[in-house]
Amino acid sequence: MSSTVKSSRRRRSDGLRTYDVIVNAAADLASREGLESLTIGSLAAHLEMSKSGLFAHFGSKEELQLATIEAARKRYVAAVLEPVMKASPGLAQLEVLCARTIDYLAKPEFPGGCFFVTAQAGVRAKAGNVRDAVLSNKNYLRRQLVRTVKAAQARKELASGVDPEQLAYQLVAVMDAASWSITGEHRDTDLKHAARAVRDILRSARSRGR
Amino acid sequence: MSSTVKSSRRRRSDGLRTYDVIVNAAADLASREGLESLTIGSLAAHLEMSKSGLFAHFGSKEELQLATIEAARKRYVAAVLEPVMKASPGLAQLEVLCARTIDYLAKPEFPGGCFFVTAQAGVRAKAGNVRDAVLSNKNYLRRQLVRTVKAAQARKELASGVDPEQLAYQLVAVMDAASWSITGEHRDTDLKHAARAVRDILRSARSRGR
DNA sequence: CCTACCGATCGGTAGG
DNA sequence: CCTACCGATCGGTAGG
Repeated sequence: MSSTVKSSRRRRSDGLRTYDVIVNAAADLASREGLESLTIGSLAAHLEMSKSGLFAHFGSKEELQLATIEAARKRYVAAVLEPVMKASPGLAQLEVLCARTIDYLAKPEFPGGCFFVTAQAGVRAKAGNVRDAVLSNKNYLRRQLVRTVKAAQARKELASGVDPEQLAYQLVAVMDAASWSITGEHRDTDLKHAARAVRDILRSARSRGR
Repeated sequence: MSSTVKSSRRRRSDGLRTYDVIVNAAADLASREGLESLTIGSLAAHLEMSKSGLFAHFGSKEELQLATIEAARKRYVAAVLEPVMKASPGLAQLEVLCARTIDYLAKPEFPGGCFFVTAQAGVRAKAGNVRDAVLSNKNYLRRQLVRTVKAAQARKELASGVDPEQLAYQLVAVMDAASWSITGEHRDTDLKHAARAVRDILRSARSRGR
């Protein structure tokens, strides 16, 4: 793309490029309805653009989906992972990681809960680049929890008998369940259930092996 | 429908009526890909029928979806709830309910995990009869867990300080997470994580308030 | 970024 | 249970 094209690109009053407006709107919609039920036509209508005008930014539906995933990843990093990196390694990071994840659901950063929880459901059955990108992002939280649990054990902040994979499974399960509830009637009570479950699970992991 | 039409209906060699073949195939497919991505054309092709021949059994896509939900409900009742009703009320029923649910995932009764877990994700955003039917079935397990926990507390089999809603939330979360894993690479380890999580959660609820 | 299209597939109908 | 259709919408293209 030439610099002439770049410099002539119109800017929105909020300073966001059209491209960013599109992918962030797509991420919001996909967090509610799933990545696979996003259609170019309905997204264009939502943004009051022509289908082909929107399409021209991406070249294929798969590229639109991959760009949407990348936009969602950046928002997840800013809302959850950057605050975690400011905490000290070990148990403090583990607690911040869970607290930030629940806040990210409660805020809500995405209107349908965690983008990657919703997206995983829709792409699970269809092999391809979109599924791979969603799953590698979705699995990041769990792998990071395992690493952080091991760091906390090395610092004697968690009992050595705790199985890091088991603990991570259980923490992810209670937080993902809250993501599914976020658009439902039990939204507020389930956010409290998730926060209390995290607290109970971590308390148990501090005091004894599991 | 006249009895003449009924008696002339051909039977399959396995004794199942075409209607039952259709709705059970639809339930299997929907457990993997979601109720909303079921199309009449792809289901007909899978069953080697014409679209309109299949369609004639239902009259609308919504009726096909509702009939599929009902077929899945019957399979869930036979696999999980009937064994539970044979156990004694209270803690025994609570343990059987969790054990049967995990076996129902592991068997697997549906190739994509629990039909209602997968279906809930796809119908969450679209109000209507289909969403209502899926959610009321999906919520049944949780309500039943709450009732059974209360019965176990009344019999002094679980600590009275346990919050039944909190316990049910946590049990459903760890079992639903295994359902999402059932088509993935962590299938077997996550089934073990779910079973162990159930055991730890129930052990904790037996010995102390949460 | 637009209008005007393309073939394929969607849910559904007519008629048998 | 079938063939032959219908209008609407899908992802995508041509051309500007």
